Amino acid sequence: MTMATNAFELSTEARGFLKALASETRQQIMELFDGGAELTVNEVAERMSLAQSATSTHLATLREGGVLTSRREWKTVYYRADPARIRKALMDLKASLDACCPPAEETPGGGCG
Amino acid sequence: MTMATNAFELSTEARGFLKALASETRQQIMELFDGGAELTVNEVAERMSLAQSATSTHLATLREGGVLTSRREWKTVYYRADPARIRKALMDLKASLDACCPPAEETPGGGCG
DNA sequence: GAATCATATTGTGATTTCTGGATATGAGGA
DNA sequence: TCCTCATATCCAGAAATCACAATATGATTC
Repeated sequence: MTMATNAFELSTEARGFLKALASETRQQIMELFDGGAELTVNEVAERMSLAQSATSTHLATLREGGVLTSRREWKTVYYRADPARIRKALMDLKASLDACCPPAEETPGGGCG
Repeated sequence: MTMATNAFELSTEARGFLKALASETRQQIMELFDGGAELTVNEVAERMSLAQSATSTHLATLREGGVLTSRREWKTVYYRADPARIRKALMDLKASLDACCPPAEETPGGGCG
């Protein structure tokens, strides 16, 4: 439980999250998971016109980054978004950025953006 | 004013933001701007032990990504964090991710977590 | 115009990431 | 055991990124 210092210092989770979503290809992959859709590796590969190996790697990166989660059913792996970890990564990111650059004194609207 | 669809589709700002912060070097650079510090290119280069050209490029990427802003005073350019644009990028990101994977039905705590 | 200062831009080699083909893994079925 | 299916991993070439040196830019001063 590393306490957040007042310095801009990203958590490991936030770093993986950023790395995962920094790729344009992976951003497009995320569009496929819109609305909580659950997709297999082959389905993603087909819709993205990507090789199975590249798709598997990208999905692994997204999973490691906390954006996707997966469940195995027989030989098939189903990927879907991981809202809880996404929210955590976003909050980590926001906390780090707030340390670095507080939102202009006290905004009248409160801290909810 | 492009209305956000219900699909995961990142705004140009959010993409630049992700790209800017995805680099470990740029993450370390951001630590220097902690607490609203204002730094010149040479100061950043010196503290990061980076060449002036590399530093200039990184700062430009951070500026284009909406993380830093700059003000020119004579020949010197001062960089500092840009809280308003950072908040906007974070909100864009959160909005896109919420579209893709809503926070588990209706969380009792409300949408602010 | 020449010189100077801080920064931006241009090139080039080095490191990293991306992609597809081939192969490996793991769980069944014949 | 051999085969199939879906996915993961390994490998090599292509593409992008990074970092440095060198040069260009822009504003000022002599």
